[in-house]
Amino acid sequence: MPELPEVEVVRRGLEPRTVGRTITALEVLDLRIIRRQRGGEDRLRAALVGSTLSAVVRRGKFLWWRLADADGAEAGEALMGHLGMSGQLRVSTADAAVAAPAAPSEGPASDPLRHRRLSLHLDDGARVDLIDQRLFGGLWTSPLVEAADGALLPEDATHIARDLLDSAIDLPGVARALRARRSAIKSLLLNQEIVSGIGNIYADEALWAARTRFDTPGIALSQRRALSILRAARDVMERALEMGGTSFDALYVNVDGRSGYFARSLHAYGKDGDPCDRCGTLVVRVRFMNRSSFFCPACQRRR
DNA sequence: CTGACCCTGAGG
DNA sequence: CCTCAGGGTCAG
Repeated sequence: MPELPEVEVVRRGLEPRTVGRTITALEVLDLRIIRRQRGGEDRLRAALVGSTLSAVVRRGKFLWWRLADADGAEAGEALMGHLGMSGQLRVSTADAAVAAPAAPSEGPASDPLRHRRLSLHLDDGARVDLIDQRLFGGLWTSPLVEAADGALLPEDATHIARDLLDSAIDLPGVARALRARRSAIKSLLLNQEIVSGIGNIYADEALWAARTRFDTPGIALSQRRALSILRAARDVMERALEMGGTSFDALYVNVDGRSGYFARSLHAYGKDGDPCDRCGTLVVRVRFMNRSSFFCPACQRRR
């Protein structure tokens, strides 16, 4: 569930169903999903079992729970999660968790539980499953520290810049940062150390909305245009969030396994060969940084 | 700051 | 067989 809106959909789903709950057990079905855990599975289990999830926080595409001990004292540590390209976090109720104790690698290919890699068991009987076909995602603990921007962040996320839904973001400052670089604007939008949360879909959508070509050098942008690109990115992600995110298939779903509706509102991503919704010219696809970029060759210009 | 790499699966 | 997929990280 990759980009910011999809991750925020997950965060909002996790909040009411996990915050205040205590972890009673940890199941690790594939060690690769915790490869970023220092100390390995034993250390992860020691940190989690008996701990309470006191908050669930997101920055960009990173998500974490704050951990507290049994008496509610903050542990100063976060349980970090990242969904990578194909990760899902799903919560099953007590009943469903008992009814569907699916083992990995069993069942039909259509069954997402085939790719269950890890589960947290909670004290109300619910189960949080990390499902991840490609294993680019992960779950691990990281100490909470005060970052350079003043926020309390897991150490492993201190390099991640504020995202566009963060009320404390300095938009003019980010715009200036974009204009200070020679790289193509799309690669700058995808750089999570400048502004976080934007991925391949919303970068293309933002650039379409701002009528700007993906390969415009950052240094060529006016402050006004840089700001308009950032506002376009924020607006498109806000609208996507309202619609539950972008889903092309069952791989991208909320904690209940349900898809969002934003795919039908896309103007650029995946639209090659379709007429541009603004000017009617056919949208094209090009290879850029080993990924696809979709844009309208007529109304998106290098500026 | 690009490019290879980490993985699995779908589709041509 | 090949290419493609919404991410992050690290080496050159």
